[in-house]
Amino acid sequence: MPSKQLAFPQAQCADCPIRHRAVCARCETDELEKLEAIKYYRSYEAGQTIVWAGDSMDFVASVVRGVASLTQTMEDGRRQMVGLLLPSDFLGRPNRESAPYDVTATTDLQLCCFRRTPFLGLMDETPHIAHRLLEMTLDELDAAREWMLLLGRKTAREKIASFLSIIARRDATLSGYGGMGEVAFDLPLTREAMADYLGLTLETVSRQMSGLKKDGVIRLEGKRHIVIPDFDILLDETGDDSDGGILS
Amino acid sequence: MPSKQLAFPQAQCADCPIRHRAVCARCETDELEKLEAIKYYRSYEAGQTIVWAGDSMDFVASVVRGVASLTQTMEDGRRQMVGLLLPSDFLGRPNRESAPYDVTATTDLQLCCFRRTPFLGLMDETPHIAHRLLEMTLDELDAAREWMLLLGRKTAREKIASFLSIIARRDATLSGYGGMGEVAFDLPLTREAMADYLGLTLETVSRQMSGLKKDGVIRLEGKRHIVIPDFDILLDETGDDSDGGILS
DNA sequence: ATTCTCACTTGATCCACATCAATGTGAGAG
DNA sequence: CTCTCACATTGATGTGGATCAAGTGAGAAT
Repeated sequence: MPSKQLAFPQAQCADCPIRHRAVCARCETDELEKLEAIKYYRSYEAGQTIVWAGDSMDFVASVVRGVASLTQTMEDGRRQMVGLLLPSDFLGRPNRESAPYDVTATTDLQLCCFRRTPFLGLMDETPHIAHRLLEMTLDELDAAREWMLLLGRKTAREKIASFLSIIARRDATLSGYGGMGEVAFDLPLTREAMADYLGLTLETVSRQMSGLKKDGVIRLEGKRHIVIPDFDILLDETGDDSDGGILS
Repeated sequence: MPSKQLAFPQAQCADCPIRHRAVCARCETDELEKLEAIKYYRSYEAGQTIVWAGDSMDFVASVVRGVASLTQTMEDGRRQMVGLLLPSDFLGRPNRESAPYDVTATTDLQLCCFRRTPFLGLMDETPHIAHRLLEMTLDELDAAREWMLLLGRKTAREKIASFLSIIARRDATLSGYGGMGEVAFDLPLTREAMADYLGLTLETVSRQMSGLKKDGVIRLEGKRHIVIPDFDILLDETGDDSDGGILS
């Protein structure tokens, strides 16, 4: 079953705005009320910086709409994205005062924030929130480690293919994907942001996208809208172990 | 203060063998007894594989002596190390049955293991263990992200210098380091393992080590014993932001 | 319409690191 | 003391992606 990776947890923020992956699903009514009390929303425009590395950060948050990215920058300007947060992802450190990296809105973005100190208190009272957070952090660690394999060992083409499959898995209208068939979605990142994600230059990203297009692996409708005629063909380009079943 | 990164948490397993970073320091006597009940030791020889990716893993553990590594392997044999565990580091996932990557002993290794299911139960009863684990996982995530910057954007020479400074910070006899002065330690990895860590080939690792030696940044006494005459000079080679204070 | 701008594409050239191929070395076995 | 084997170094050559440098095209401002 090559589609194993498509079984991705979905956001849980339907009618109740705090029903995100992080805090909830199992929350009792009174816990929800406590969360409501320390909750507020913030919106950002594409390109805006939310916090700079080293700044103090007095909230944790859940992504409601849009995409945020975590990036590290070297003195001479070299940049590497180290985290990509999509809706339902969690942002922040309950027990750390300052942010370890820049947090930027890569698209228009809405966050559901919780004030940090009271949230920390709530975690103590409510073990399942801490457990959920641990689980999410471990998932993020797994993602970071797969990303490390990508950065350290994959070719430019494989990097692009892997990136597209990651975005497709989370972002696409995956209506009825069953191993074949078309998948379509909009890229939430510029070529430059993709380059920062993948450890490439934007020129290389562009060239490889053109290459995949020329070879019929993807279609480009406009600059940002991607159509993948056959997801399995794309997966073959990722270099990933395709005999499935390895992951938990 | 360029030596900020030297303030690394020390192992806490002096006389009590389960006083590792993971579980303890704040444990009450009865909790220690419960831990004792599910605890056992295992030893491995250098090169031995502890678990293969996908295997079930019925324990979590703390590294007592030696070095373990987590590696991901692609179908065609390309390998990337994604975790390096030194004494006091934690290994495993309390609430996951199977290992997501190969775990290998890179030196002779002793683990202090806890049976997974009872450990999970203990976590529920003892919130501070869960908190400690979350904190450690977040630290590991930070380390993974710094590693991503290394893999994606640093030159071979910077990668080597960063690696040496990471190992020195954790492994060296840092008696009285204060910004200058000699630091010495043994490399716990072969050139090949270093290459897997850094996303390079072993030849490039060897060449860059020779380069640093020729430039007087390090001395090589034998193949594995490293002497760093001036740690700050090494830090200048890492490409890291040197004006300090950014990190938490 | 016209120009400006911003994101992207495409081309030509270069170089850091990979690859392929010997050669060196030192610790343990006999 | 010297064989051997695993690990490490060093050299010669090739190449994928970076770098430098023009284009292109679509939408916004004038």
